[in-house]
Amino acid sequence: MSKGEQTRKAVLEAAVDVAASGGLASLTIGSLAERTGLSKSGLFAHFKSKEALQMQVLEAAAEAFVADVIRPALAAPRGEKRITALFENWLKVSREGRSECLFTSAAWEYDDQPGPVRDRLVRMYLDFSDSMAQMFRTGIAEGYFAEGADPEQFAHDMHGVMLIHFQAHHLLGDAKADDRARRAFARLIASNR
Amino acid sequence: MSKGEQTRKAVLEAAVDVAASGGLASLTIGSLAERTGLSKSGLFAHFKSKEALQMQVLEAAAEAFVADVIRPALAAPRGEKRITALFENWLKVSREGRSECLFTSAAWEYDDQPGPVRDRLVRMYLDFSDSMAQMFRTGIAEGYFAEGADPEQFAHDMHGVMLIHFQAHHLLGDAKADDRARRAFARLIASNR
DNA sequence: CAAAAAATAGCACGATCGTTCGCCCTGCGC
DNA sequence: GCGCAGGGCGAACGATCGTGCTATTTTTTG
Repeated sequence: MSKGEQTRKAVLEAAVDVAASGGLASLTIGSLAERTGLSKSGLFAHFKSKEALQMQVLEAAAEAFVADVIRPALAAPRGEKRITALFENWLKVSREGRSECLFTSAAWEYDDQPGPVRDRLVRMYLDFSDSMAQMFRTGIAEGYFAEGADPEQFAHDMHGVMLIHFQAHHLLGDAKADDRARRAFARLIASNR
Repeated sequence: MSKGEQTRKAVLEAAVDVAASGGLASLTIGSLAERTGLSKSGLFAHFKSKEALQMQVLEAAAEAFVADVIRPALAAPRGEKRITALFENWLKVSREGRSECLFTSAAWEYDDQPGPVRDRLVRMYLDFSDSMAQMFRTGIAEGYFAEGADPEQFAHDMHGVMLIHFQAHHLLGDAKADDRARRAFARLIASNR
């Protein structure tokens, strides 16, 4: 890996951290430069524009999310076990992680601000929803869930459980946030069984 | 109403609109002045600081939310009807309104940025959750919901349904967002009956 | 109608934003 | 040893941010 690529990765790592606490918009070249020990112009040279930086930050966060949440879940046995693994991994990164933070806050920052960042964000959400729905569909085929259950609706509802967990945990600091999320998830599973 | 109060109200109204599409952070004195036809300093004089402006915007949005969502629901008969009315009103403002937008995006903007704005936001969320839980509690007492049901958990879950609806509608532009939200709500009600 | 008070405008400030340009330094092929 | 490419720095730019000052206009009051 060339020197340039090396520092670029390091900068992106720091950028994901910064953007996770404060949103993509709060990611300023100056603060990021100070945090990484580079000069503003030196850092800027790695990304042709701020928008390109935001895009790459999004990409890096997506990779982390796949690595931390989706891939481990795919290692679990098909059906309910896999969905539950996905949920628990998700819960963990929602509590401690950076990527989840970034996606949800970015979703609200860009929800009516057209452009490539928003487009990429939408595609990521749709892809992830498809992954969730597909896991659920497999669960139906294997007999874990009801025949008539709606995979897209399940993905939608599960996403809602995660959103409110995130809010309860980060905004409200609710100590029972994990417990509440697990109850909601259990109810969701039960009503689809 | 004095002239000052009059323009202050007008400015706040515009400010809620601006903040609803772009977040509280995107609310700048300059753009707001241009939008209202005032000068920057003239507008600024009405609010001693930007933080005070944000607070008053929050307060104005809360008033609108109570007037559009909560108060009409309280006019409905106790129990399931009232909760359903709350849900439908909420759905409507989530689709068209400004206040809901503002709260949810502000929640993610300030979720790890301490200060009076965040504190006020948290208190608003807690108050609203209490209102929801109380409506549900009344529903239990009147025999509409199960004796052992958990009002706080219900408020939590219902909030999750609204969050994902908001995302589906505004970020993804999902035409089926309302339908999905209603299904999720129906499932939530059914499993608490 | 005059005087007091409030509302608004004009201007300037320091800070910070994203971005550009020119120069230095370091390492590598010839 | 020399030249060259690329990584990085420093300074500067125009714009915009929030926020003070000082007038000036408008409203309220006696």
